[in-house]
Amino acid sequence: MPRQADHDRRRRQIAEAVWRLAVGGGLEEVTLRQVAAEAQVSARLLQYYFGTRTDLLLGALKILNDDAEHRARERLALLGETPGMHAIVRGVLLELLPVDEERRTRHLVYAAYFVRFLTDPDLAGVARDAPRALEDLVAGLITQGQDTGQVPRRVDAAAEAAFLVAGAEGLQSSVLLGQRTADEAVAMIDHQLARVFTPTPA
Amino acid sequence: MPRQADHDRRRRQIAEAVWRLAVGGGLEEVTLRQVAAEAQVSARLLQYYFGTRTDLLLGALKILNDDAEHRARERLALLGETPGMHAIVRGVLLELLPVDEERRTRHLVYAAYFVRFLTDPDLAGVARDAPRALEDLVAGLITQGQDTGQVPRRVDAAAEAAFLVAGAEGLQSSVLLGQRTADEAVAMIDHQLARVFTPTPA
DNA sequence: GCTGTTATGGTTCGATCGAACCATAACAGG
DNA sequence: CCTGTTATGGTTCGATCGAACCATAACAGC
Repeated sequence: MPRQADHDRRRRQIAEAVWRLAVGGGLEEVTLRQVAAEAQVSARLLQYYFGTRTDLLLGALKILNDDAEHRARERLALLGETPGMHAIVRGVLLELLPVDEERRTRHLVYAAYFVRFLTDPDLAGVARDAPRALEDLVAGLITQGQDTGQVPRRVDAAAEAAFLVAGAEGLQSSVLLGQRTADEAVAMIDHQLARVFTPTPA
Repeated sequence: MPRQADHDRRRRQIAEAVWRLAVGGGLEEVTLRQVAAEAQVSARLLQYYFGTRTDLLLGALKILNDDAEHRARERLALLGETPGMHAIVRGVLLELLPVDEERRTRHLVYAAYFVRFLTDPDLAGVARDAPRALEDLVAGLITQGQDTGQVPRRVDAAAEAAFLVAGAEGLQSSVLLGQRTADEAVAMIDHQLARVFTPTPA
């Protein structure tokens, strides 16, 4: 049945198999044969759609990354018309937590790739910018919060933003490792946000 | 030259080779042959000292873990006779940051094992308790700080301790990924500690 | 000074890996 | 309807993997 193949769909189907295997046992388990079996296609198709194994690893990560951005925007849009800084910051930080199966898988896949990011420039290029961008975004929102009196002037917006993001990432690890539930992590984020977003007198 | 072999030394020599390879390319690179070459011993010796590859991975992690605890205690002892809560908490949190080559390697090795912790009970057993123990330790120190007037009564010791640990772990990731320097991360920890450890009036 | 255990090197085997190669049905465009 | 590209399955090859096996020097204890 050629010529009517949906390339994007096929690539996604294969990429998802890569994710599942990576989550289950690290990149070591992501072998061409295993991916083929998991995606229920022939090994030949992996070569056709992605090329070499290195390309497959890179391609599957790219799709994961594009997904992350796309879904995050969707969810943030769901916050309503004029969400308020507090709610937006909360939404951004929740993207970093494994609060549902989608985000759990995503962060676990990133974890499986982690050490590779340090040595493989191609992989690093895909996932490099996100964390810094998040910090800047949060910092901007906190600054806006200061201008509208929701955040005290005395807080250092950049420092607080960076530590909130770092805290969310640390909580992510602890949830993935089963040391606390996602709900507990969310509650801890809210606790910190309540500290930062304090209606200031004057 | 038998009978005068120092088993602990040999095992450490091999474990360090495992760490280097894991840091360089993940557990995928930790093959018996590569470890043998890196440690400059024959593959046969790996079997002799560790057994199967699974055992090797587990054994190398155990040694890493024991090292972590031992070295942390050493460094905390170096703080002096009566360090004060603030200094101890700072020391504990700095153990989580890649501030030197030793700790950088350690945390990268943990990162390489990460996804395995979720599915392999043996591996999980080795590294499971540490984070919770750290949180409790920090929480206790903050509570003591409250009793001695170094920390305001209004802070939630447990919540703040957990978030400090989470923040340190998030900063760890960002330093490993080269998004900021270890010094910057330390400065951010100090910024947060200054907020918590505020001499309280009355 | 034998003897048995300890520490080590080397080799081999079946399995699996990534990648290249071979084949061919199904459709598109002329 | 014919033809060439597209999408796919299957097979094969050399390399490498983990693990078992074979060998043996060096020392310890008697």
